[in-house]
Amino acid sequence: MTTEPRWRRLGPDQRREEIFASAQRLFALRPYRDVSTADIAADAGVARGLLNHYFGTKRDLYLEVVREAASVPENVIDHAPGGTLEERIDAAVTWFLDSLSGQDAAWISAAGSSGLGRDPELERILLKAEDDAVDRVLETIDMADVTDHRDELRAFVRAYGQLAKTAGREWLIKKQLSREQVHLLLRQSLLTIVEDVLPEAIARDRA
Amino acid sequence: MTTEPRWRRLGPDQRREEIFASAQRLFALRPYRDVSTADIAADAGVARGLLNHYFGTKRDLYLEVVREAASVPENVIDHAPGGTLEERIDAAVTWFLDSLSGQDAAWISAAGSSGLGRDPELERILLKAEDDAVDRVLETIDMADVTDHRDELRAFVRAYGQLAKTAGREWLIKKQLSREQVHLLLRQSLLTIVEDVLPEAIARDRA
DNA sequence: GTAGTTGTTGGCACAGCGCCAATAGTGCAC
DNA sequence: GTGCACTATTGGCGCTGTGCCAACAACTAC
Repeated sequence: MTTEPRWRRLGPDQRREEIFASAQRLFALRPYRDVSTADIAADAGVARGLLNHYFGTKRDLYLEVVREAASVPENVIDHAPGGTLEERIDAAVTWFLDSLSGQDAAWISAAGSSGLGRDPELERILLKAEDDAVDRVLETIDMADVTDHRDELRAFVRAYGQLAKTAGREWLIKKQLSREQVHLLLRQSLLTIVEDVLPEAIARDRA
Repeated sequence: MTTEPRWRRLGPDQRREEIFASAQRLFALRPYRDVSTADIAADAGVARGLLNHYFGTKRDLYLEVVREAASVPENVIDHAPGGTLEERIDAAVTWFLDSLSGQDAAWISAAGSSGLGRDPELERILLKAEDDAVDRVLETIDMADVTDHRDELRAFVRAYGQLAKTAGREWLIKKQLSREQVHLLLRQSLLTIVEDVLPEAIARDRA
């Protein structure tokens, strides 16, 4: 008679994956403070101590989940570098909105949290993700002719990204705007920034 | 010989104020999790239990601090309702930038925190503050002629608010942009929204 | 079968928080 | 000036949640 094993022994990667999945689920469901390591462990069908073994602390696990969720989907854009500026901007906006609707409700909304007691590490992760998105946009609209003052352009687009994210939320979550309206807003805003604000800002030079 | 009292007995309001001030200081200094109630109590020169007596839990105290910090300063705007649209927008932008520079480094930056484990109550507070700011802007630019589709306008301006906040951060904290550049960005963006995006969005009607 | 490897467990120790009965300032009545 | 009621304030008890680690048990190779 072979005795039934009391628990299955898995390879490190697989077990790690299971725990991570449970963490993802629960952190998407409730705020951080309302998810105990015991909850995650129970959900993964595992002893609590194992979390600390695979990921360090509860916080480390959380940051990893956030990093994953915040990462920009690798959707390759239909890079049509040949079009007019407006066409390129349209492509960038379309890409952005698509990548938003692709993510489910547990998507990352805004980067900042509050300035009070803000968490530097968490902030770093979210800003990094934001910067990646900015890169994607810049790459798509292809502002190769702007050789100087790239920093200003980046700063403008970074701010623009917040507008885009919020507008996306007005569409997806609050249902206050239609996709067309959001698209319109994003296109015109970006157009204004690139065609109008940036040249003028360059003219006045940097402070 | 009158024995020295071991501690001063203050009126409730005054003591509450002192504790609140300590909480403000510390929460601005370190992230929430790194500020213990013991720290706050020590800083205020008071027993830990008193925090719970005046404010409920540590979290309640924190939320109160955030509420205070997020509240829009009551700076009255030089309401010049007579000017052109561009002048009114300029006034709104100026007000906004002034109110930003008025607040110190501990100002509220972005409303959202992350979609993962987002805190509904905290979010409500920040959105409320944001909405107040939106009201202020709308009131200043005085779009009385837009009688219908006010919801869309609000949604647009809400998104715009994120742009503004981020741009402000690029100026005040990251020093990536000058005030003039930010002003330019904010003016043109709002102008585009009001003159260009909104009419077009109305034309296409709401989804 | 047996020994070695290592994924996994269970519990110990500790920090932080909410709570509450006891305590000690403070002002009022006389 | 003395006692008394009032309540601001304390100090510590108990609980929850976390990180850690030594023991254990499943699997593998021979």
